[in-house]
Amino acid sequence: MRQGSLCLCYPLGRPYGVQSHPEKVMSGIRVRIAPSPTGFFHIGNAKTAIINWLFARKEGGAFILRLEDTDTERSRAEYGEVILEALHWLGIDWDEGPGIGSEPERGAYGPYRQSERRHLHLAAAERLVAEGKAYRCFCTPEELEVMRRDVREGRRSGPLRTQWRDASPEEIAAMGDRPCAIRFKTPDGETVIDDMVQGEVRTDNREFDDFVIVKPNGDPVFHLAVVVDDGLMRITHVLRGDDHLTNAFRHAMLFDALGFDRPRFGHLPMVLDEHGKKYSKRLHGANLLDWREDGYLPQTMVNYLALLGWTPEEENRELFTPEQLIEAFTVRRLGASAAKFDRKKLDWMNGQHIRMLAPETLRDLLTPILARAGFDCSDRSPEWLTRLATICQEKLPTLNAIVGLADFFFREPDAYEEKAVGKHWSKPNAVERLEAITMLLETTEPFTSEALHEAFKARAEAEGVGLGQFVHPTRLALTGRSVGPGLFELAELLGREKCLERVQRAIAFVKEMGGTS
RNA sequence: GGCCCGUUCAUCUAGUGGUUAGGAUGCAGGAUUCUCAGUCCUGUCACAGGGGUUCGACUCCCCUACGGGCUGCCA
Repeated sequence: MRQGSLCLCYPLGRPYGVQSHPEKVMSGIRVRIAPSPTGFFHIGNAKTAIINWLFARKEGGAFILRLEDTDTERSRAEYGEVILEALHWLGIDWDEGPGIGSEPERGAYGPYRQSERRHLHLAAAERLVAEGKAYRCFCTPEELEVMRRDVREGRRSGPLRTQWRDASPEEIAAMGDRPCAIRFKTPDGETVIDDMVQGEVRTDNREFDDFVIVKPNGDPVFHLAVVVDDGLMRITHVLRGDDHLTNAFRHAMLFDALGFDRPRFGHLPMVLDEHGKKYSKRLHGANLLDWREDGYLPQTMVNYLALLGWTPEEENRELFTPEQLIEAFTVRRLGASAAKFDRKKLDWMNGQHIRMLAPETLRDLLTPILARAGFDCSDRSPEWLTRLATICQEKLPTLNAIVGLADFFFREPDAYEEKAVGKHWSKPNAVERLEAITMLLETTEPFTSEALHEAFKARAEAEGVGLGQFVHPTRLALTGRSVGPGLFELAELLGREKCLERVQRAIAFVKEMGGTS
């Protein structure tokens, strides 16, 4: 019998295998995420992963990754890699999990791919049958359909209990090896769950059918597989989406029947899209990595998603690095109501996180984005690029916004913003002013933002006008726009020669404009 | 249909019987004698509805409405 191997093979308490974070894993708390590799890592999976990870790291527990790849229809090997990539990007590390590519599997409770645990699931089912807690059911799909219709149409009430529930061994034997499902024999009574998020929830077991745990084709069903896996992996806390709340009753019954200690459950509200609907897989942003694509920082996503359903003990604070989140995390502050994803707030938060970056880090993130937009940075010095990052840092809601903010460093302005032209270049003295600006740009030594600032200020004072009278026309000439990084910083970075060229072009433009109007 | 969960400003939320219902994002206005998509300041905006319980309900109970989930030989 494999019974012994089922629930008694691991010593209670600490695992004996190699941990990747032995120093962090010491509380006995073991949590997991169990995503299905079905294409991409959903934003909701990300939230669940983050909460579990924060909990494990805060409590000194183990964070486990298990791939639920049993749906052979939809699962593909390479999709597993996608999940890992998403987790890596977020900066979420795990202590036990499947090996991907050449990487070996790690952890003492493997395998960590559900498809490789089939024998464990089936053994558990057999044990339940042997103990009279589950039964073979030879009903045909047609028979089941009739029973369901009868319930629906009121000819029959109560949960599904098939005729095979109490069949004698002889009757079963008489069926030979005809295909049959294994159904769980739902016990009488009531199941109560003390949910970490939802509080106490209870249901009469009569609400539950004798659900299938092994399909006639021999495949274990999800409910059985999760319970067996969570049980054998000694998972202590199951934090997952609240779409599983009702399933938790089934799982609790199964944990009990198999003789496992039940984990604490915590059902987290789901992430809704901006319209309050379930976040459809087809929607842009449903894939966590869409956000990387759009120029969001992983630490922003961790911060934002963590706060979508959790609030810190310390009120009125919402900017956190991942490390700070770990430090601040407490289960009792998990909320129970669903939250809409707010892109605007995410933008703000991303801007805040971008500001926290070291200039060199920001530079390294920005350079490939500029390159992808067709702005070759290979001939710019690292110092120059760092400076670029610095002067743009506080203006960027997303990394990608650099393209629209700094394009003029890489190409001549091909048009001037119309409104700004009207405002700054249409006065009679426009050309005169641009010529004065030319002079300033030619003579200022050294050509630095500080010196330029001084020179411009002195000139404006001498003429008795505001600095803006000089700054705005210059900005328009140099960048083609009315908004952007600080003018003197930008001018320094652009270099004297380029600045002069562009002001000359502006003068020509203004003269032309005057001539034709 | 049955069962389960949820419902405080537009959005994320704080609030566990007595609060001017607080913060953040957004939005609006002002400021910033260099722009704003940045920064600072000010303002705007909420307890889903109805019954109870109570001296007193956002807070407790019931009902209704709305949203979500489960009800599969999907996970």
